[in-house]
Amino acid sequence: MRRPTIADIARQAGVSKGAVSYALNGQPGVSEATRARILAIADEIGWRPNIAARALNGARAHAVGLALCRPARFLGVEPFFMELISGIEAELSARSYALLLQVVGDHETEMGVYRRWWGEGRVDGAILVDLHLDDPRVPEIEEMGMPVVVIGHPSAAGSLLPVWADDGAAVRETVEYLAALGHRRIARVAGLPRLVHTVIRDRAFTDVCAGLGLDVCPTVHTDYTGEEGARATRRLLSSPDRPTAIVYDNDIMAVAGLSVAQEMRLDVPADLSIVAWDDSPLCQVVRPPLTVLARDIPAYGGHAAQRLLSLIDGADTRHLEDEPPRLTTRGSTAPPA
Amino acid sequence: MRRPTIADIARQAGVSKGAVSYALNGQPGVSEATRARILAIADEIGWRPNIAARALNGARAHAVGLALCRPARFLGVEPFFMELISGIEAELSARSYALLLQVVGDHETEMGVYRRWWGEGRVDGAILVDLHLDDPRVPEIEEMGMPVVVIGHPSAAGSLLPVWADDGAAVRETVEYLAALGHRRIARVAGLPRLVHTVIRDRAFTDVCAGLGLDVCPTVHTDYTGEEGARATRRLLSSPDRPTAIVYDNDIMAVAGLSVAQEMRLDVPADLSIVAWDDSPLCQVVRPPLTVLARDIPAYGGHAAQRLLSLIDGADTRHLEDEPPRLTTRGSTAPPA
DNA sequence: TTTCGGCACTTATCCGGTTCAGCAGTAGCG
DNA sequence: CGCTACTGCTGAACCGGATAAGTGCCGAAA
Repeated sequence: MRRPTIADIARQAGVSKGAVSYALNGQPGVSEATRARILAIADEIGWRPNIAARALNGARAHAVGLALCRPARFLGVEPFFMELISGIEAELSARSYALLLQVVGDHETEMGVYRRWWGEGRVDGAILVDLHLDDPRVPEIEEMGMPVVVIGHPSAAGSLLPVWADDGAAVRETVEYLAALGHRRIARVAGLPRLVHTVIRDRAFTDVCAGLGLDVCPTVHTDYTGEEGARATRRLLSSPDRPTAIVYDNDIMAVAGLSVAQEMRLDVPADLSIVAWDDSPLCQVVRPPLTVLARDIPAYGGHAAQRLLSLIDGADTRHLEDEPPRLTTRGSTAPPA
Repeated sequence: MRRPTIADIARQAGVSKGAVSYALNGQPGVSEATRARILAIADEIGWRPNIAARALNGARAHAVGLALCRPARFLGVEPFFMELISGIEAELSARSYALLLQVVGDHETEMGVYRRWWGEGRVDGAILVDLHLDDPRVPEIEEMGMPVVVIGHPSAAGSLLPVWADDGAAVRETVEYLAALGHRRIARVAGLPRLVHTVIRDRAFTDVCAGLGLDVCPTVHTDYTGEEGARATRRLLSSPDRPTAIVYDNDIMAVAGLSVAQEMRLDVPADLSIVAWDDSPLCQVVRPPLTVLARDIPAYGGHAAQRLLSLIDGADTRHLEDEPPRLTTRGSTAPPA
């Protein structure tokens, strides 16, 4: 009932452990006949390499880590992470790497997790998400020496390898499109203000609005939840010079905003245009379907995983700029009435 | 720069490796003074146990596996898995267990993943989800001898340890409530017909409808996506004796159904009552907010993780019946017009 | 015929912990 | 005083595989 080891194979094949090791790893040192015999026996008795024993010899752990720092109730909200994970996964499993996942409550715990994983030799590297301004995690990880890919803008990644998309360009495209439709008062319901990508989107939004000479372009920060999205929308739509278009930082807030608008007897898109960030089935089932900034999130995760594996292999890797989100117009945007 | 080992500690403390091992593991065999000295040195030089070395001695891998068999695009759809995972996580991390996650495309690959994880000593156990009728995974895992907790009904779990909730009771409660409101024609938009929990809900639905002497109670099976939910709803609402209430098997289909109803100029809840399975922020941001069958999914995952850890520890564990989903009424249900 | 080279394999060591047998030193006890 | 029992520690084996060094053998070249 015990797991078979190379010693078992060696005994059956009538050779030494060393020969078996050479044979199983495709290394020179055994004849082809012996190699074939050993492989056949290994296959027959169902031998699997014990990764612990391999790792002990300084080999790879063949796993990478991802610690998500989000309260549990926010996690389910956005499809983003699940899609990102499945993209990471696809790439990792193709190379027989495993993904170690942990959901934590705060960044200190997150760093503790990374420290433990790295210290215990559980992972060969990790993926860092949700960069903050002046994120203390970056210098700490640099000091640890663990290979890490950062999903976020290079400006905040320090010496870590960034994988990113140009959110600023997406914001510009969106605002220019809305302005071309005739909108002069555009608002933005943004996410957490300290996240780097929020800052980048904020700045791009302000810049492009100023460049186009638009009247008012308020930005309201939220925590990404539907409730806050609804509240922000209600406040914006209640103001005297209410916007004719609102750009949301995720899909759940956009849907909440849509409901608020309909509650207030505003017609979407006649009275209010809505744009959501990240496409999801959700955006297509509501009426009207939402115009979105769509990105291929699984591909994004896949690229991050690829980069990380290259980094672990010591390959020469430079930062990767992914495609910016594409504006996909649906029924929720139109010229203002 | 090398990771410190117990040999380093032993040298510094002037004792043997064995003594250090005893001290660090809280085992008898060293004096309190020596133990304190060793712990201080370990802490000072930043020693971490190498799990590979520990695992080699037959110790635990301190990780459990979860292979999700879903196409990537369906994964993000439902918050269910993300919430389940965060619940599992919370329990695991409290006991310093890691979660190995893999997203696979089909059940054969899934079994391959489990086989590899178990064979390589990567995990101490696993969690199995999405049970099918006559699921071949159950006997295969039984044969492997890996500790596994099944999230699903005991009838399909074989000798594996099930963690489940009584979906049938929830269906009964819902239908009885709708019937009490005066509904005579209730429909159900269900999920994949081969999943065990779908079958259980199907049967309960048919039984309670028959018991209440309701006129028609069609069940339409789907793949859980918004599109299919919309299509099913459209078909149901187009039939001559269209239902006055529809119960959906998840939230995304319920929202899609709501949109379809509104598109067809039906008032919810006056013309059509809607009940969704599983609460999510989504159900609360749409208008009207949806009446739902709510369950504490993170807790559900947490219980599964607890059971699994007990099972791994060889504790005496019996199957756990969790609380059934609670019917939470909101604006989408009312007496028929 | 000797010598050298290389093939095919064995032997031994190592990785970082755990664990068991053994061994001083000391305290307890009759 | 001698015997036992216990404390506190040491030394070595062991887990499963990788790998460097060593060995025996055969064929080819000198």
